[in-house]
Order: sequence, then structure tokens, then C-alpha cells
Amino acid sequence: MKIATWNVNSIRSRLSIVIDWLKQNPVDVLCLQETKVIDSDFPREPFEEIGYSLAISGQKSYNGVAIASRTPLTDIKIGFSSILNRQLATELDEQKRVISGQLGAVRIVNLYVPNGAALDSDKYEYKLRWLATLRDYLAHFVKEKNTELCVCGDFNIALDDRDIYNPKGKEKHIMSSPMEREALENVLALGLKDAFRKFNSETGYFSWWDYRQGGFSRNRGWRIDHHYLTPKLYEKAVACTIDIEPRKLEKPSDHTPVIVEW
Amino acid sequence: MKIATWNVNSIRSRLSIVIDWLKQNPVDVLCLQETKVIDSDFPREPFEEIGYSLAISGQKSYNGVAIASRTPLTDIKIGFSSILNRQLATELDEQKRVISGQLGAVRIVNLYVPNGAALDSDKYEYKLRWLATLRDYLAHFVKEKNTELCVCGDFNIALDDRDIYNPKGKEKHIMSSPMEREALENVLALGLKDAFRKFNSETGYFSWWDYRQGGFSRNRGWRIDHHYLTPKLYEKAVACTIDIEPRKLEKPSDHTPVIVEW
DNA sequence: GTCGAAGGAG
DNA sequence: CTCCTTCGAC
Repeated sequence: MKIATWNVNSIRSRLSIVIDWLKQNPVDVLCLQETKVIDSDFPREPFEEIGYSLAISGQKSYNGVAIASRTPLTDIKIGFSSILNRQLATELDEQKRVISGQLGAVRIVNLYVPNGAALDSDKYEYKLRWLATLRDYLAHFVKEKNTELCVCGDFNIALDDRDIYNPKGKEKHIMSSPMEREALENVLALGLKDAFRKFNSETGYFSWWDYRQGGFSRNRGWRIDHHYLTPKLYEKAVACTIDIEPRKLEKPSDHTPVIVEW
Repeated sequence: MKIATWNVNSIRSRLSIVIDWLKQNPVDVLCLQETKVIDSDFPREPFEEIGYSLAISGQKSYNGVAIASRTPLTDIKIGFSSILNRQLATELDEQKRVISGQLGAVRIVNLYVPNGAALDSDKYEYKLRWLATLRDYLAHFVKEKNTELCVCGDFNIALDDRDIYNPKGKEKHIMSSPMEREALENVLALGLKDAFRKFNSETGYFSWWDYRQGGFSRNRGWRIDHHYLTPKLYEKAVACTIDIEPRKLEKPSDHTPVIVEW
């Protein structure tokens, strides 16, 4: 089983790159973030033509998540409020950042974590609130018997300094500040582990490079796209790799796909 | 000698289409309109790499003309005010629509005639004023001894009804209204003749098709891109053809090149 | 840098 | 329909 995650920065702008990649890399599941399109405009057919089913939750201009899978996922759940019965969940669901579905005994959770803009901004507080809510959302699934979790997506957080090309002074930087790292660690304390680090403990492996000032050609990257697995699935995992090829193409996304296999 | 004219609707958006076309069709001169780029941003190198010299007069967003030639043109003149010493010429030159240069005994004049928007608009009056000024500008060259003229470009006028896919009711339409046709005829009365009509008197030959509602696939076109020649050159002309192939490509200009040969 | 939006031009 | 602009987002 191969599960990929890819922030595509507009599925309409990236359609041919994504479809070409899927043809070359026929993963079982592809989790997409930043689709930037309302559901009625999502380009479903190109995916369906190559044998993928879709579960989508889109939003005009911003955000938007989707899961393409060879086997249709069951029990699709969209947003925090599909699980959490509280006002905050409904408010956070105005931004389309959460979709999940069941694949046999595994629940695939696809997330687009808020970026946070800057440490002193309202958006940073939103990110922290969102991560606290994510914990409660995931706790629901962790409690379920006979269910393993694969929580993947664009986390907009580098868990530790190995995940940044140059970590110096990055504690004041969005994506690596202590509070957001702690908020993510609180989520992982539910019993989730970073699949990539099962296989590789070195620095220098990144999944996102800023479009600006030659971030990619200078390998100024961050590893912010992750797969977090519950213990049994983590044990089963046999590989977790980053495919940087799509980032080399013309008009790429700023992120590149990451694939876990079990 | 082959002289082509092509409204490219942004040279930056059309660069590869234009360069590919020039490689396949190594005309002596290519007159471009609607380059939509200031001179410092004009993509000179791709033209120079394939053996063309450039004379350009650009404007951000709108208008802009350029001449690419295998032999560098001499005595480049930009705008009406290069010839006409009057306030109106200077005002009209705020829009970059006129460039000309000498190729041996022939002056190549490259024009992007104003569109005119609608018959009751200020822009229509501007178009008429511009054409009246064009007459005086060209009169200067017509008077010159030993100079023939090739006046080409996007005229935004269909000279007669054969030049429109469906001329019914088009007297109230921009590009075919009586006043603008008369304004153009007044220019041609200097002694200029439409090279295309030396070789073909039929309808159904067009150089522009609206991007909207499948104008090209339904062949709802207009012949508004012309070469006008002084008598000796008109006699020498051996062909004038429209190459519709570039209009069939992905992301084409709405115009396609027209080539005169002598 | 590249995306989408909205608005104007053709 | 496709272009360009300005704008905010990331």
C-alpha cells in the first residue's frame, strides 16, 4: 500500500503535472492540499479516467483538500465538525483543511495545516487553535478499536531542526517556532509517529522550497509534509520517500510529493 | 523578400509560438503588434539568437509594436511625431502604435490601428483622429523620391464586406462602420493598395477570429491585418498569404500571420 | 515566484 | 476567451 501526500498549490494549474505523476507513480492513495477550487469546478474526470475515485472538500482561492484513491474510500468525513460537536470546530471548518476516509482498517486523514503567517499575527493564534482542535478530532479515531491511522498532509511545521536547510534563528520563524512545534507534539502524543524518521535520521531531506530567490536550486528547503502513523502501522511501514522530480518541472508546485509504503 | 505582419497579443505570452514560427518561416521581416511590454522587458535574445534584429516601441499592458528583420532596418522612426511636428501627433504617440524603418529602397511601416471599442465611444473618435493623422504621416514618405512603401499591421478595419464572415448589419459594427472605412480609404488614396487583393478576390480569408464562443472553429473571422503597397511595389508583389496554422495551436494569439512577398 | 480574484480591454 | 494589472496569500 502506497499513500502519497502533495500540496499542489492549485489543482487546476497543476493538473497535467499531477496526472502525469500518478501515471508514473500509481500510488493507492494521493492526498492533495491547496486545491484552491470549489467542488463543482474540481477536475474530476482526469483522475477518474486513470482509475482514481475522489473525495473532495474545496474552497475558492484558498485551501481545499482532496483524496484520490484506487479503491473508493468509505465513511468520508469532511471537517472537524464531522466528529466534534462544538462551535469552534464549525468555525474552523469555514476553511477547508480536513478530509478523511476509511481504507479497510486504516483511516486516511488528509490535512492542510494553517500556515500562520507570522508569530505575532492572528493567523498564528488560529494555527495553534486549529492544532489543539486537531488533537481532539484525531483522539476520536485513536479510540476506535481495530482502526489504524495514517495522518498526512502539509503540516506547515518542521518538527525538528533537521527538517530545515538552515535552522539558525528559526525559533522566531513561522513553521519552526516552539509553540507550534509543541502544539504538533501534543497531537502526536496521541500515539502517532513520523513515518519518514523510521527510515532516515539525517538532515537535508525536504518537501517544500520557497518559490522565491531560487529556493529549490539552492536546496533551501523544509520538510513540512508528513505521514504520521499509529503504532501498528508504523511497525508495518517499509518505506517513506520524497520524490523531488516534480519540483524540477516547469511551473511546479512549491511542494513535492512524499510517499509512505506499508 | 517576405514581409509578415502578426498581432501577437503579448509577445511574452506568445514567445515560443512566434519563435517556432520564425524558424519554420524565416521571413525577412516580421512586424509585430500588441507586444504589451515595455522596451526593457522585451525578450530580445530569442529573436537575436535566430538571426533577427529588432526595432521596438513598447508600452506596458497595451499596444506596443516591434519589427524583427534579418537585415537591420535603418532610419528607424518611432511614432507620428518622428515626422509630424504638431501637438496631436505627440498626444497620439502616448500609445505605442507606430514604428517604421528603411530596408533598401522600401520603407516598412508597422501599425497597430486603434480598435475603437464602440461607434458611440470616445475611442471611436480617437480611431478616426488617429487615421487622419496616419494619412499625414504616410504622405511624408509618399513624397520621398526613390522610396516605396510597405504599410502593414493590424488595421482593425475590414475594408469591404468580403473581409467579414457575415457582413450583415456590420455597418453598425466596429471594424466595418462606414466612417472608419472612409478614414482608411482616405489613407489609401495616397496611392496604396491592398496586396492581398492583388491575388484573391474571394471572401472567406480571415486573419483574426474572436477568442470568444469558438470564433475560430466556426470560422467567424475578419481580415483586418493588411499590407498596403505603393504602385511599383504592388506591381512587384508575387504573393500575399495568410498562414492560419498558428491560430490552431494551444494558447494562440487571436490573430494569425499574413505574409507578402515580392 | 506563483497562485487566484476582480476589473478592464479587445 | 485571453490578455494585463493590482492585490493578498504563502
